Amino acid sequence: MPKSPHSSQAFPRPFTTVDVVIFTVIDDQLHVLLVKRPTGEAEPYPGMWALPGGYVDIERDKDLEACALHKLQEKTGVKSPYLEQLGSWGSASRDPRGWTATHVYFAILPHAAIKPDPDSHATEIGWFPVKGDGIGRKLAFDHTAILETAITRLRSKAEYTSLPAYLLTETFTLSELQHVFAVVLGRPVDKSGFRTRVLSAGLVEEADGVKTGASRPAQLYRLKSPKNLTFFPRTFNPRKE
Amino acid sequence: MPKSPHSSQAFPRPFTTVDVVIFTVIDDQLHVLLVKRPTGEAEPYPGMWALPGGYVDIERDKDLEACALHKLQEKTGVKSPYLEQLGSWGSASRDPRGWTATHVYFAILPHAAIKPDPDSHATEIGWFPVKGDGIGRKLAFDHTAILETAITRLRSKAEYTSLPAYLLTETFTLSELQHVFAVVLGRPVDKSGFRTRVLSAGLVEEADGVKTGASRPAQLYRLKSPKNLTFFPRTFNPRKE
DNA sequence: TTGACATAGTTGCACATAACAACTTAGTAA
DNA sequence: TTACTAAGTTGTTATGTGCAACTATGTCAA
Repeated sequence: MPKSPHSSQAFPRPFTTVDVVIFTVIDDQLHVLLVKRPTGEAEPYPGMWALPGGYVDIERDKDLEACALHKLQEKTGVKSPYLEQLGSWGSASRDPRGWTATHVYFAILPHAAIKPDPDSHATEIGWFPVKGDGIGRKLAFDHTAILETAITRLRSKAEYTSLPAYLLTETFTLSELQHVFAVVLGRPVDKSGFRTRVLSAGLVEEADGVKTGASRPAQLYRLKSPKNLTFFPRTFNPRKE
Repeated sequence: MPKSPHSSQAFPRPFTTVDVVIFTVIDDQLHVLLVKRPTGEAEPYPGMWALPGGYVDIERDKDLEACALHKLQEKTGVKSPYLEQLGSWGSASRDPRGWTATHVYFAILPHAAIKPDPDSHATEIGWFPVKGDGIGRKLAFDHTAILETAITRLRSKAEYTSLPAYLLTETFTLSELQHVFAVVLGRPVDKSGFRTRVLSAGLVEEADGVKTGASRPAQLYRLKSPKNLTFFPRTFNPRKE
């Protein structure tokens, strides 16, 4: 916290920004949203893809999370996704314009919910499939490393929390839930074990109705506590490598 | 990241600070280091206890972690402790002097290693025992909440990583290791289970020598990879509550 | 109407590991 | 030499997961 004898205004401050890593599942694959950097003269990393974000507006944003939510809504139209702080990155070298610190959030949401704000199509946006620990492309600033951290965090939390459930709409079948876990984890998940763990962890409760298709109808479920993550007591790992 | 048409200097920036939550074990109890706020006229929260920290100095600090290390060394004299980013807190209201964002780190270190820098005794410092999820005292700024988050994170990581090992000096006995785990977790830890887990996780390796006392001498061990946390495959929980 | 198909959902066994408790070992000190 | 203390080991039990085979219940085409 601020030291005493300084007049707070006295010395130069870093720039403060917020970036958001936005994940969704499209066509059975994890995707992340990126925006194209402008190509102006004084712009750093012109034309490169970057995480959506920008300066904190101390007039508009009452706190960091509000700022992240604003940026998220701008790009996706979604107002209340799962949003969690990922960390912060700050250094003299990460932006050629000077010392900056960025506060990074990550959000995950169902693809069906996305409707980008038509007013804010100034910048080009794109969804990129996640392969391995990145997207196989160098991003602007230190965003390659930030994205890698986000992917690691997402995968890691999928091992022991209900996180991937936020990739689905309000009601879903257990098979759909199992499927998004498998997509995020990047490996198959055993049906029987998954069901018993999910049910005994109290992660979901039955919803009215079933989902019909070309086979046996499936019971619909919803998250029991949609506001918070639910934790599993143990992880599910394949027995042999 | 910075948006395009703005000249970066154009609009007002938040203050940027770094705070550090420093944990150690003294007398079989977890303690946290706090500093007393100055009592000047224009000072916020005069005389209250707060986490050590201060403004980022963009001349001196090449990045956020360097800034945190500097503040840590100032208060404890320790140069390379276990240091991890906890998160960031930023809002218009957390400091009466204006919009600030703080990047918070947490460090844990052996009590024996602490020798506060004699040059920087300007501010009064104190070690406070952690009881439950705090220290039973209201802190300056939003530091009460930040400390609570740090304690939760520390406890949580003690369930499945080698984190508490950094409370000990380089070599230690398995009983000492078990003891710091029990102190951090706030509950007894089974001896036999602890030993097999620690050894099979490859957390430690034998060091030369034994620790003698009034009973059977104990083998000394050291961390196998002191630079990184080691993860346990599972948690250790008591069977019945 | 019926039988093939597909996916939902269940059951049962094998195996690994953790919790618990009782035990043995190896030193000190009176 | 014996009591004491803490280190370190062993064995038993309970639990839960991985795996695989099985049953249930719908659609759809012949």
